[in-house]
Amino acid sequence: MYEILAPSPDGQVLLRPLDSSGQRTGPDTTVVPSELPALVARRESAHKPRWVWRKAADWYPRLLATGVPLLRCHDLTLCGTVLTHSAYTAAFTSSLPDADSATDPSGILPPAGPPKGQGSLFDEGESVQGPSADELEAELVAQLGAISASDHPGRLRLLCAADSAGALIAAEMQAAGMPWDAVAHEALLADQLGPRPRGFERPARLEEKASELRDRLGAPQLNPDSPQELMRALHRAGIEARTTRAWELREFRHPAIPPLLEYKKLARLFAANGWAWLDSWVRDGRFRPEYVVAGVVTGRWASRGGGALQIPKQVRSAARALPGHKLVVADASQLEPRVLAALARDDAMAAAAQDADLYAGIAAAGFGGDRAKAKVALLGAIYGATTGESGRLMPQLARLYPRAVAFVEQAARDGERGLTVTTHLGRSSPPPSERWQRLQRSTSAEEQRRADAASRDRGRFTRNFVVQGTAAEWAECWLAELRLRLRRLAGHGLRAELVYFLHDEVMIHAQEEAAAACVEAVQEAATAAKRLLFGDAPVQFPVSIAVVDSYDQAK
DNA sequence: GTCAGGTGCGCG
DNA sequence: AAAGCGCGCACCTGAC
Repeated sequence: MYEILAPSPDGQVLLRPLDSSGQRTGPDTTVVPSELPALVARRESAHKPRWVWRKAADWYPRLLATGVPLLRCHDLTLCGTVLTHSAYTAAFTSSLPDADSATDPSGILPPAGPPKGQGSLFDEGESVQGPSADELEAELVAQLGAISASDHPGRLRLLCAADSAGALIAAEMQAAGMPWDAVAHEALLADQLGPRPRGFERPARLEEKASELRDRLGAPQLNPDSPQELMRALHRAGIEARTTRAWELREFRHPAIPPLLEYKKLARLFAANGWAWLDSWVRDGRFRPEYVVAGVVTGRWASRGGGALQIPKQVRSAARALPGHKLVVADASQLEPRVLAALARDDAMAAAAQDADLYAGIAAAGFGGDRAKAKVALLGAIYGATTGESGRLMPQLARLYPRAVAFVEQAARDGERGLTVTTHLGRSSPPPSERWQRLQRSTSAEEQRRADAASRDRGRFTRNFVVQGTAAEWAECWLAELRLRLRRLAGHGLRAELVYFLHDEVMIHAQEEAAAACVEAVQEAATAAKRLLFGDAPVQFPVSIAVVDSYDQAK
């Protein structure tokens, strides 16, 4: 059921079949790299092994480029990271070099940069380096043993499977790319910024706003991109702002404020998602960011290049389905509070969450129907708000849902004391830094004050970690279950591919005829994910789904 | 010239 | 320091 894929010393590639406990079940096979795709394709269609590799990036992008999608894998680096830190596994340490550093395996990966044409094939040199098959086999056996001996083998098995599926999906989504209409994007830029500037000057509309701003501040030399210059100019004009943030400037009534806010908005569009962004990141009608599975401490995905997880609403109209296709965009409604209800086994909160609108349900149960209050209170509990309206509402929330509130409070207390906390499936938070621990031992009054502040900061982090991290687990399982269903649809001639994933949101690019089936698949996957994590606990995870032509039409 | 750190703003 | 969590990226700034 397992099949190791590893470089062999002679520059060839070695395949080694193992059973479910990691025992060898047959002889090794060695092939030259150019014959690997055909061999892997044969093994895949024969018995769909779980491919074992150091990391998906070693093999999968190039297998995909030669048209060999795989069903499942065990990514030793991702699983090694989880198991090395998990509180469920007492004393496991991965022997792989980048598995015990919390996240970023940088230094090994090539530096971030625009996508390098679709992966060179195996026979063009650039062979995979790294641990041998023997070393990978030993690591696999150690990981499987650590899981079996852990406090929660089922949960850790699921987490490893989810991260591993994530590794496959990340590569598949990068290969597919999000359909991006560069012409529509350019039209939108021209509309808001003016024609594309030739050299390095500002676009016309941006320059207009800048000179209007200079006039109204009486600062003819001002560079509005310099916070220091801008701050001085604002003060000279009698605007006593403490920062140059847009939300703060909005409070002042002065003729310079409107052009300044417009300048900031347009400057952001120009710098972050302007013509340079299009040139760097959009090729052949696709936006192809690199996804980094579990790149965030909590287990959320990160991305490298192109700001893939921060596509502003402003430009989403350029993400367009091809003719004859639709975008199926789905997001999990109020995922984090629902996860909290399940984690804390707070049946009262789960009951309120039967409502498709969780905040409305909670408002009806205890906030006099005031949805805004219920939302602020709940988010405050998850994020650790202590002051303001949210802090004041906490006692009320604690009376309504003592179990849920006690659960996040416990996570906060643990963090403040320097303990680690752990998600439902077993991802543990990093231990406090050396610096943090030293600060806690300090004695002077001033240092004590700073130590208390650092302690509270860490409490807010661990409080949020358990909820955000478990939500990321639900979302990754949802994504993996969805992928399985889309593969099944493909078997019936309905083509649909995952093209985007953003924490609690997915996008499918589907043939029009497949859209309805995709909607059903998204629903079923959400139900399946809930069952995988929380069994038959009485908590609902509704998803809202839109079938649209462009991303801006969703929501 | 390069680099780290701060600021600001986009997303969930 | 927007009320609180998690990020990536562009740009400016001061240090080297």
